[in-house]
Amino acid sequence: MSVTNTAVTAQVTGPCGDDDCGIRDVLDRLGDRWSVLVVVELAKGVRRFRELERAIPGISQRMLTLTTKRLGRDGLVERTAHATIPPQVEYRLTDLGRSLAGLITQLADWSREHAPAIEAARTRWDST
Amino acid sequence: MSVTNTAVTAQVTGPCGDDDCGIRDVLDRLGDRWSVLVVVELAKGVRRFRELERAIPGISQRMLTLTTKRLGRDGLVERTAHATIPPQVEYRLTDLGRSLAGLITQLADWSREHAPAIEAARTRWDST
DNA sequence: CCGAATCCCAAGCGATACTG
DNA sequence: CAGTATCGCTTGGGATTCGG
Repeated sequence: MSVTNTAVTAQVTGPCGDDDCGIRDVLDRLGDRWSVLVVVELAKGVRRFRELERAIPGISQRMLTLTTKRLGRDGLVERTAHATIPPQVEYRLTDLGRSLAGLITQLADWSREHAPAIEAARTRWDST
Repeated sequence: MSVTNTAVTAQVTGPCGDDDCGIRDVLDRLGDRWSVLVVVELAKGVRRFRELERAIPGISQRMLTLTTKRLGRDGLVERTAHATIPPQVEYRLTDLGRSLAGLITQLADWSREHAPAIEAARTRWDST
């Protein structure tokens, strides 16, 4: 994924001077439709595959698999498979994942707190 | 910021028993590729269209227009057009936008702080 | 129950050209 | 400078099916 342009790489200042800071990394990891929801659900405790699926309405089996795998690769989620019949797989947040969950919770709080203000802004914007 | 703060996330449950909490709203608003970067840049001060474009490497004119428009509609960004020649349009965060920028900054900090840990986790995962 | 594999569509985004 | 309009690709992700 190159940026194609020749001059793009020209100036990329300090940690946050004019550039993107580390935010891009966070977005690449959590910007998809489900990762954050999985982290939030796991913040409540250990969950099995099926439990996650039921707890997150609308997620497909495929996306749950992909999402947990990515989160596992990034070291945010830990997977434990019990060789029972039927199979039983548990997912839990790592310490790393928990530290992130705290921040996400704040974002959720912000969203709930300011939802009315945003709604009002939209209504205002749409009516003009 | 400590990594092992398990107490923080102990009770995320609140109003979101099994459901999506307010996080979905946040994702729908900031989950795209550019919104967060624009907010971060505007957190540094007032910016003109061209300044934003130069400050955010890789963004296209089209996406900058779309993004600022959406953020404007949501009441996070304010637009001020001066009828000069050449035209001059200023963007700045609203109070609402600034309150969000603070949280985003924390996310960026988290990302920078834990980037090595994530990188290590990936290397570990890929090698097994 | 857990998950991999395949098919396929639509949204998101980039590139480019044009207007005021 | 600050947008708008159009086109085409790339990717996310839903539906379905098969395997362990």
